[in-house]
Amino acid sequence: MKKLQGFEIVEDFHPKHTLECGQIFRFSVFENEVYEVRTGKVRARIHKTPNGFFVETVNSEFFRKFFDLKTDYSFIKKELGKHKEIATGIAHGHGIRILKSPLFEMIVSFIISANNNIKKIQKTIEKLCELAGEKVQDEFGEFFAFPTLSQLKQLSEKEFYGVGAGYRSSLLVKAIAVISDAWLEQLETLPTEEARSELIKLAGVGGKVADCVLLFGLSRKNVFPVDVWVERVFQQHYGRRNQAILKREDIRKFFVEKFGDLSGFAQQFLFYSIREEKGKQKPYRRAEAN
DNA sequence: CTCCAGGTTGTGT
DNA sequence: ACACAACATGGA
Repeated sequence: MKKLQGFEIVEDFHPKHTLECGQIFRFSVFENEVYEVRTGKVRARIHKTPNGFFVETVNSEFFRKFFDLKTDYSFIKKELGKHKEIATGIAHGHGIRILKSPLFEMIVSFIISANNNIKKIQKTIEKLCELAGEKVQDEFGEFFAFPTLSQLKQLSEKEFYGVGAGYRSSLLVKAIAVISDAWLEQLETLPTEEARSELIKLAGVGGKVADCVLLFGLSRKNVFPVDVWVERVFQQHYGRRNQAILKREDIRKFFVEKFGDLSGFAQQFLFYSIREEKGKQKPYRRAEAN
């Protein structure tokens, strides 16, 4: 049989955990737990092997960077494992890697993510690709690329509504209108804090969305996105003693100070394990009067 | 029918 | 500065 193009990963990599921890929205699961991940205008499929996983792609060079293969995760696990609350996350989410996704795609994706659920975010982004993205022929067949900046600049607010972006549509139009290629390039070179304040200038981008873009689109590991889930787990693990309920900005500072340059990894382990727990829970109902 | 989702924005104190 | 309602939409 034909030899597949691609490469194998044998250490610290699990496609399910990496793709389902909310850092990317364009992926699918096929039979036998084969995963497909799409990013920009390329994609790869991931198969289980006796020793690890095989990444099937004609763009090996790109996907090695995408999966952050140069980073030594054993060191990170060792360091973060010292913190009990993260240790359980590492166990549940072993093989999580922080992806390096295209910057512009992350900005648009995480504006859509605000006050939204992951299923819906995925659907909206997929529809956006079908509406405005280039139809690509590759080794697996046909699919739609994520739209380029100039492609999205041509969309109206109405068209964003049409793909299910809801009230974020006007924000998307405003944000995309002011983004330029030069601005995106410059962002790559700026220090984390400066890049963050640049991002926050965009409509629809606040602290949390900016942190996600920094982490997943700019590979800045010294950020800690605080969302509703992290907020809850903070109150559970740390908030008991401090009677004051901390605001998100303070929770963020707390974690960044605690985990430093490993903040991004810690956050992903934490986020994945919270949502795993939630999935196991029975659907709850409110206490009934009796 | 009500509540929630990887929050941000605009308004009022 | 801080609090808080409003914002589309679909699933539970």
